[in-house]
Order: sequence, then C-alpha cells, then structure tokens
Amino acid sequence: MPKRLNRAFFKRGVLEVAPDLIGAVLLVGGVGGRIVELEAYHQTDPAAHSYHGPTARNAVMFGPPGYVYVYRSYGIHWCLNFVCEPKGSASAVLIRAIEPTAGLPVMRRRRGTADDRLLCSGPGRVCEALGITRAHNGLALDAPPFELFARSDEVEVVTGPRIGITKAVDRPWRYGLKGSRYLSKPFKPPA
DNA sequence: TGCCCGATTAACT
DNA sequence: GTTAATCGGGCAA
Repeated sequence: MPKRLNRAFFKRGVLEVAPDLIGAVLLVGGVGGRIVELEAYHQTDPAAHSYHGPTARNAVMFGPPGYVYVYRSYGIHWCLNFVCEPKGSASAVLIRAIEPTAGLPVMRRRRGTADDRLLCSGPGRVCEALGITRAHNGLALDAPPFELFARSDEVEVVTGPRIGITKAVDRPWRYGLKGSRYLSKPFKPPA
C-alpha cells in the first residue's frame, strides 16, 4: 500500500517538493490519478500570483504549507495549487496534468470526452475532471475529500520552462514525468 | 472607476 | 495559426 502524504511533506522549499510530487497519486472524492506535470511558483518570482503581496484571492498562498490554493484562470477555468514552505514565501506548485487512474467514468462525464488523454492534461482540465472549484480553496490536503499518496516506484523527472507566462520565462520550474503521454505539452528533449 | 492583461481551453480558419 | 469566452487584480487617471 502506498504511503499517505500528510502536510508535513510540504514543509520544504517548493523546488524540493515539486520533483518529489511527480508520480504521486492525487484523489479528490476517490477520483484522480498520478501527477505527471506541475510547476513551481514563489513570491520572489514575477510570474507568481503572490509576487505583488497578499490579496483576498491569493491569501492561502501566504498561509501554512499543505493546503490547497484554487484560483480562477482567464475568468473561465479553475487551477489547483499546493502551498509549500518556507512559510511566508507564498510558494506553491500548480498541478498541470494527471494520468487518470481512478474514477474514469466520472471524469469522462465531467469533461464531456471519452479520450483519456484529454481528461486531465492541462491545469483547467485537471480541475474540471476532479471537480475542483473555489469551494476547495483553503482546504487541507491530508483531509477529505483529498487523498495524496507518495509514488511507489522510481521515476525520471524532466524539467523545462513554464507554460503560459510572460515574466521570468527562463526559470526551469516546470516538472514532468519523462515520457508520459498525459503531459499538457511535451518537454523539449535535452540538447 | 476604467482599462488592460493573465499560471487556459476549445473551436475556429 | 487565430480567436472568443469571461472575471479579478494591478495600476493609471
């Protein structure tokens, strides 16, 4: 049985937590799968929501680690983040893609597609498939409806520039499971 | 108060 | 490749 991850797992810098989460299994209400792609954000990072200081929207990012930060993206989609340490650094990881393994019929219905590669391959898609909304903002990751399990096998993690941002585009803070077919976009192979 | 833009996606041409 | 959908934050006026 895989090891359950509690909020202590997030009591490390975001750049340490991020690669360790690749391959972890996230379930929300029993629905979800294996995390295959995510990105790190930090308060000193011009691309982060927390860069300009606390607001009502990003308040959770400034709180303790191991909690969920959900925000509305482009006025349309929800995006799911996990808050990391150090506390006060307002750092978090954005869950960008999941390999669906549990509750596929539910996810297909929510997403309106039978193509499993389109269920959770993108931050907005992850939230739609897992039923994440603003109602989940501020909830603890180690309490219902969330379940998070450590990866049970060795994985190869690849990194690259983050997607969809215009500031700090050079920071290689996007992490992915090498070779996964559920990534939102492929990683550029090493030169 | 108003205006611009964004950690996106799907449906176009 | 391009564009609409749609809302909240930051910043100028």
